[in-house]
Order: sequence, then C-alpha cells, then structure tokens
Amino acid sequence: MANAENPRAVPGDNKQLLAFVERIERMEEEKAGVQADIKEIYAEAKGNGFNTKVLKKLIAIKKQDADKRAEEEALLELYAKAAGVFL
Amino acid sequence: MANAENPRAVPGDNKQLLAFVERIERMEEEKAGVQADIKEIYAEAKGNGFNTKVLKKLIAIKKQDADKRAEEEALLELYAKAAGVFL
Amino acid sequence: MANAENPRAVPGDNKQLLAFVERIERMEEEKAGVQADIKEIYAEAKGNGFNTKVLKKLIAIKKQDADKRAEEEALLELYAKAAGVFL
Amino acid sequence: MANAENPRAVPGDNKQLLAFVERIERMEEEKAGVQADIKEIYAEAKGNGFNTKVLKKLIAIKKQDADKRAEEEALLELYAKAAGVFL
DNA sequence: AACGCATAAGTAAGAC
DNA sequence: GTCTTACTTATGCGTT
Repeated sequence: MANAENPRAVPGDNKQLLAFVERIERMEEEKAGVQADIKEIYAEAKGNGFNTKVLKKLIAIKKQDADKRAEEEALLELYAKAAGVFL
Repeated sequence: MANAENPRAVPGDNKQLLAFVERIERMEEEKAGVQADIKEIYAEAKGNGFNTKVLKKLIAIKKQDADKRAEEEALLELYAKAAGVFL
Repeated sequence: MANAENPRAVPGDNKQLLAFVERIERMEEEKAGVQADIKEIYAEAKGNGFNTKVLKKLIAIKKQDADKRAEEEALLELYAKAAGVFL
Repeated sequence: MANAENPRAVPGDNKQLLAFVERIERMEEEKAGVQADIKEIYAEAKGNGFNTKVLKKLIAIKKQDADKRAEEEALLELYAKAAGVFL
C-alpha cells in the first residue's frame, strides 16, 4: 500500500537504503562526539572548582531567555500578519 | 562547602565562568546543527519514498543491545498473558 | 484576512480574549493534575514490585491499533532484511 | 531476576496487575477528556473570530514566563546553597 | 490527505 | 542503587 508510486522504496535489497542508513549513522556518531566534548568541558569546569549543576542551570536559563525572545517575536509577527501589517 | 580549594570559583564577575559558558554554548550550537543535518537526511529519505518512522526504528535497533531487548520482551509477554492481552 | 466578520476579535484590550485564555489555562492545570495522578499510580505499582516500563508498554499496546502495528512490523522486517540487519 | 522479593509481581494470572492497568486506563480516559475539552475551547474561540494559532502562542508565552521564573528561583536557591546562605 | 509543528511519551544518563 | 533530569522518539493537531 505504502509508496506504490516508487517501487524502489520497498526494497528487496537496496543500496539506497543502505546509503541512507550509513549517512545517518555517521551523523549520529558526530553528534555523539560533540556530546562527549560538552561533557568534557563540564568536567574541566568542575576541575576548576565550578559547581556543574549551577553551571547547567545557568546555561538553561540563558537558553530559556533566548527561546522566550524568539517566541515573542513569532507572536509579534503573527499579530502583524493577522492585522495585515508589514514588518 | 563546595570548592573550598578554589576561592575564585564563586559566582559573580568571573572571566573563567564566562569562558566556560561560551564554550559550552558553542558546542551546543554545533550539536543543534548536526541534529538539523540528520533531520534533513530523513527528509531526503522520505522524498525518496522511504518510511521515516520505520527507518528510525531500524537504526535504533541496530544500536540497541540485543540481550536487554529480549529480556524486556519476555517480561512483557508474561504481563500480557496475565492481563489477558494478545500480542 | 482573518476574522473579517467579527471586528471585535482583534488583539488588544479584550475581555473575551482573556476569558478564553483563562478557561484554557484552567483546563491545562486540570490536565496536569491528572498526569500527576497517573504518575502516582505507576509509582504505587512499582512499590508493589511491578516493572513500570513494561507496564507502560503493555498499556500502550492495548490501545494501539493491531492492524497498523502489524503493517509497520512487516515493513520493518523488509527494511531490516534489505539492510542486512537481524531482528 | 527482577523483583525477587515479591513473587506476586511476576504473575501467572494476577488481579493486582489488572487492577493497576484498569486504574491507569481510567485516568488516561479522563485525561483524553480534558484534552478534548481544550480542543473545544479553541474551536469556540475560533468561532468567535480569534486566531487559534495566535491564541496558542500567547498561552505558550505565558507558560514560558512561569517556567523561566521557576528556573530562576531554582538557580537562586542553588547559589544560596553553594554559598552556604539560608533563604 | 500530506506536511510540518508542537506537545507528550518513553528512554537513557547522571547525581546523590 | 534509586531517583531525578535531560534527551530522543512518537503521536496528534492544525495547515496547506
């Protein structure tokens, strides 16, 4: 039923599928690497006497700030659009 | 209590703290970028007729520990039987 | 564009708008309360020796449409075979 | 291995399990009901000429506000604790 | 009716 | 070892 218009997408043995799987796995490895780096930085901060938990909260707040700002801008745009005003 | 050995590591005006915050934020942006790339690949796969949900599950299974999975499935069967649920 | 038929429905000082906002917020609180209750029941089950994770899965399966599930599993098998992954 | 201390929790046929399942399912129905109510309110608002999307964003922002406040308080407590100060 | 977004569920890691 | 918190995945909702 699914994908009736593209016979390749219901593979019996499919290079395309493998290619996608590999690309994704590669990117996920990269992501895991970045994660590990972040972890290391926290460890380093801890080694320099900082309280990791506090540091994390601090960063979380900064992020929340940014998110909130973005949301507000989105709302403003929405209002403007609803009112037919150009920004 | 914390950080008795390093009096500099207190909140307040602190270059070191700022440096750590910035480094972490930079890495988190990078991570977000990689995430976005992954999302794109899935979109591309979808555009080629693949079922994204299934593709994700496949990749998850590849990296999942087989033994743990088997154990949980066995317990689930047990519960299901006890609750009169057909799997 | 929007709301041409009801001039009152514009942002700004608007009792009606506030009323809607409050009603929704009230309901969302209620929802959060129910959520909390569910969480408690799981805790209680856990206290009685049940595996929460498996219990959740059981309940999820009960409400999932059987046909849809079967379809997805079939597709997953297909992909797995094509990708050379053992299930 | 699991739950060795409570033989009832690995049931062959178990009233207790069924009771938990039913309680949870009941609560989830209730939750779904509340969800439906919320949906209805949005529909009503729309019927009164309000832009649903804008309304949602507005509520989201109010919630973010509250969350942010809570986070800030948590951070403050953390600082106070780290500094050995009583609030 | 398909797409993308937003919330909610489920899973896994980290702190105490 | 438990318990909370963060991240990932999944579902549902509204839109085009």
